[in-house]
Amino acid sequence: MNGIRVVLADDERMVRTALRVILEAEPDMSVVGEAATGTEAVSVVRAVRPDVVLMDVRMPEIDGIRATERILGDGGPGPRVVVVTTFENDSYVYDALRVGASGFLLKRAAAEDLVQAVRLVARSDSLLFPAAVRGLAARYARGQPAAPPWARRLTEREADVLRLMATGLTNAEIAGRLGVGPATVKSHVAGVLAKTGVRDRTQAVIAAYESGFISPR
Amino acid sequence: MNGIRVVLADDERMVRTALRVILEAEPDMSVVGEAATGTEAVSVVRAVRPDVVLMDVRMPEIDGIRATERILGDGGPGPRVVVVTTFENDSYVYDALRVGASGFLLKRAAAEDLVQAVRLVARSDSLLFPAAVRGLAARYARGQPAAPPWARRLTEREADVLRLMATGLTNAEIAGRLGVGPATVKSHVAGVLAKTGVRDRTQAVIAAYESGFISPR
DNA sequence: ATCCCCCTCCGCCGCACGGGGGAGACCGGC
DNA sequence: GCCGGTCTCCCCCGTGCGGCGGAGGGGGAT
Repeated sequence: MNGIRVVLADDERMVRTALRVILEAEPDMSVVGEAATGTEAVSVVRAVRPDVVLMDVRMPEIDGIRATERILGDGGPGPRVVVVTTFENDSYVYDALRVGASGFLLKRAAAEDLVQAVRLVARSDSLLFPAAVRGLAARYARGQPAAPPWARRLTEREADVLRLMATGLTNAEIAGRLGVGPATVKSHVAGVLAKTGVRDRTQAVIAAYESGFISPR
Repeated sequence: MNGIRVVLADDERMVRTALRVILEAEPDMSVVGEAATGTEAVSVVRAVRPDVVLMDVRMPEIDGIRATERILGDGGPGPRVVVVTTFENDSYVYDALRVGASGFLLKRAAAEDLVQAVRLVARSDSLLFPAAVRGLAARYARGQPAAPPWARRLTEREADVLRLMATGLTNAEIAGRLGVGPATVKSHVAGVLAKTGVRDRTQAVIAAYESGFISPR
C-alpha cells in the first residue's frame, strides 16, 4: 500500500484525533505517526519518513516553525510540511514560508479542503496557500522586498518564468521579456516543472492557480 | 457582514422578483435595491452602493449599457456590473465589455449559475464571461474589429474538452476519458482555441480560470 | 579555498501540439 | 427537401516543447 503517509504534529490530542479520523477516511492516506511537541515531531519524522507533515504552530519545547526548519534542514528530499494554525492573522504565515513549508492551512478549514491540500502537496509538490491567507502572505512579502518566500523551492528566476508562463507566453516571448536567451528560459522552465512535479507548462500554470501562487483577476 | 449586496435592474417586475427569490435563498446574499429603468438603476446604485449589479440590457429611458457606463464612470471602486440579456448573439456583449462590465449572463442561465456568477464577481473580481467571448474582450479593448465567429459559444463537447484541458491532460488522455479518438479531441481543441481567440492550450486554460469558466479551490 | 547553488547558454532529439485541409453521419429547423 | 450545426475521424506538416547531457561564471557559505 503506497498511499500518502502523513505525520500529525499537534499538542492537543483531540486535534490529532480529529485529523486522523479525517485522513484515515481517505483510501489513499494513512497516518503513520503523531507528535505532541516540536522535538517529538522532528524525531518522529526522521524515523518514519512520511510524505506529508501536518504541523501545528504552537507546540511545547520548540514550535512548529522551528521544527519545520530542522526537518527540512536535514537535506535530501524531505517531506512536504503543511503548517496548520488557528488564526489567520498571525505572523507565522511568513515564517512558514521562510522555512520552506509547502502549504498553510487554517484549523477551521473544511475536512474536504484538508484532504485536498494533503493530496495536492503530496502529489505535485505545489505550494499550497489558500485564499484565506493569500493577502496575508502578500502583505508580508511586500514588507520584505528582497525575500520572496517561495525562494526555498522555486528560485527567483524560476518564479519570474512561472509568472510569465501563467500569462500564456511562449519560451521565446519570456526570453524577450526577461532579456535572456531562449535556452536560459528553457532551463528555468525545466526547473519549474521539476520542482512542481508536473509534466508540462499547462500543468505548471494550473498548479500556479490552484496553489494561489497567482490568482485570477 | 450582510454578505453580498446586490441591486437588480430590469424593467420587468417578474424578472426582478425571480432574481430576488433566487438570490435571497442564498445565505450570503441580499438584494438591497431594485430599478425598473436605466436612470433609476444609476440613482439606486449611487444611493445603496451595492457589491454587484445585475443589469438588464433593454430598459426604458436609457439602456443597461449606458447605465453601466455612468455607474462605472463615477470613479472610485464601483460595483461589479453583470449584464444580463436574453440572446447570446447579442451585439450588446461587445458593448458590455467596452463599458467595463464584469460579467455577462444569459437570462436562461440556471439559478445555480446565477448565484455562482454573483459570488464570483463579488469575491474575486473575476471577469465572468462565457469563454467564447473572452478573446473578444482583449481585441475589443485594443480597438480592433471583433470578428463575429468568436461570439459563438462553446459547444457542450468543447466545454468538456476545455474542462479536461484545465486539469492538465494531454489530447490523448482526454480522448481516453471521453471515449473518443485523439483526432476528435484535436478537433474540439481547435474549436476551443478558435472560439476563445487564444493561441495554445495553456492560454486556453488561463482563459478558463480568468473567465470563471473554472475556478481554483 | 572549496563546495554548492544559481544563472546563463549550447546541441540533440523525440514528440505532442496546432494549422489547414477535408469527410461522413446525425439531427433539427426552415 | 435542403441546410446549418455538431460530433466523429482522417491526412500532412511545421514547430514549440520538454528531456537529456553538458559547460562556464558568479556568489554565498563554512
